[in-house]
Amino acid sequence: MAKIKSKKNGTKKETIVEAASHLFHEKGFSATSMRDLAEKVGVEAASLYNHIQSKSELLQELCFKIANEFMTNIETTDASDLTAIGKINSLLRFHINYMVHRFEEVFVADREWKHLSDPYLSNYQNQRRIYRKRFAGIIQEGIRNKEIKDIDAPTAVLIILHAISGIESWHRSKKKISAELLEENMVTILVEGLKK
Amino acid sequence: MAKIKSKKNGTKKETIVEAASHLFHEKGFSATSMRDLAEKVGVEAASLYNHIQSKSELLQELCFKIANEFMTNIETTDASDLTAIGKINSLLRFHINYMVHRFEEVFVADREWKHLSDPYLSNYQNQRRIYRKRFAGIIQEGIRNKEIKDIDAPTAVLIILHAISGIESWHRSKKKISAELLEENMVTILVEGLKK
DNA sequence: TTACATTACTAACAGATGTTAGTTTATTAT
DNA sequence: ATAATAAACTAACATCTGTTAGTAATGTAA
Repeated sequence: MAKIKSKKNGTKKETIVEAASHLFHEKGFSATSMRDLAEKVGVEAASLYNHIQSKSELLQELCFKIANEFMTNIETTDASDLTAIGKINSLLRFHINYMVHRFEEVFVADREWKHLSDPYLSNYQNQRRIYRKRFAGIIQEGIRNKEIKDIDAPTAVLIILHAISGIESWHRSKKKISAELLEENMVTILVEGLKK
Repeated sequence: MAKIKSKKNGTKKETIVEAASHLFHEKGFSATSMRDLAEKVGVEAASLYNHIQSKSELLQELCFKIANEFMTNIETTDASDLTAIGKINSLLRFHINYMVHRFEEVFVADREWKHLSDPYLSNYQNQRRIYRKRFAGIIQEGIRNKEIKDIDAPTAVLIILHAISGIESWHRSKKKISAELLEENMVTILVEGLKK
């Protein structure tokens, strides 16, 4: 009768979600069984249901936690008095840091959200759309100011966001450069690509 | 007793692989059942096994077909007498075109390969590593020639390849710009980001 | 028409899946 | 110590999974 060891500042549900993010990243949502998850947590599968309602709930929890943090960030960034390039620089670094340090959660939110079910699915898709639109708005602002090349803003957003998700490969690579160097390189390439 | 309608120039196996790539893209490999696939093809699940050996084989077929085409392309491109920037430009356009016109296959090869099983898995991972190395070599060449900024070449590869996979969002978006415009925008941003 | 190969069908398998019910054990509050 | 709450356990469910065996229908060549 091993009990779920929950870290000091965290409910048992959070412990389970954390283990889930690890497995969902490793094997994907669909290929992860509740028995896999239970084993990782050190408990029988049925016991999980004392803390959670369903497998879906775990994915929901994960996706919306991440989505909210990003949404909050873009709002405060956009409200700041930085230039457009400055805002983009800041957003970029936020994304990169997140991807470096809370890799698994971001990865899952980014890649496995398709397995959400309605109404969460459409809700989530909506949030993504709003986020990208806001991002594109900042780029458009930069184009108007002549800070940025005359490019299609949504395409630029698409490039930036997906480029960042490439940090996945960085994590997997054997000989990685440092996180700091990675950040500088990414910012250089992407920001210089936008600048006029 | 509906028969599998195979297009003129194609075996029935190819018809099945095509349907599979559609479903694997839509729901992912694990969440796609052989009964789903059978329904899409218009046949009973068991009948599929007159043409294929296993579900895994479908994914293998898909992944390696794509991998080979990309590998062939990078070899001929690298052997050409273009400048480094010219080579990168050409590779970029190849990737983009592929992603635009044979979207589902590339997407699956790119996102679902984790569900391959050994020895195919390690084989595939190896091919990817080789491809990225070759790509990085071209960038390194450009850095040596002073065509390209002094950046970390593997990081640049990572950015480029993942940025391209973002064309996924372009496909999903309601009001898309034209494929040609997309290509020009992507090349502009990414190549200018590299140039010295 | 007959013979043969191809490809579809139905039925079933063994095991995995998410989840529930009912019960026992552990922790907490009185 | 006792009662009450939380959380673990075992057992089982209905359904879905990839796949096989055996058989019937179809298309092709003689």
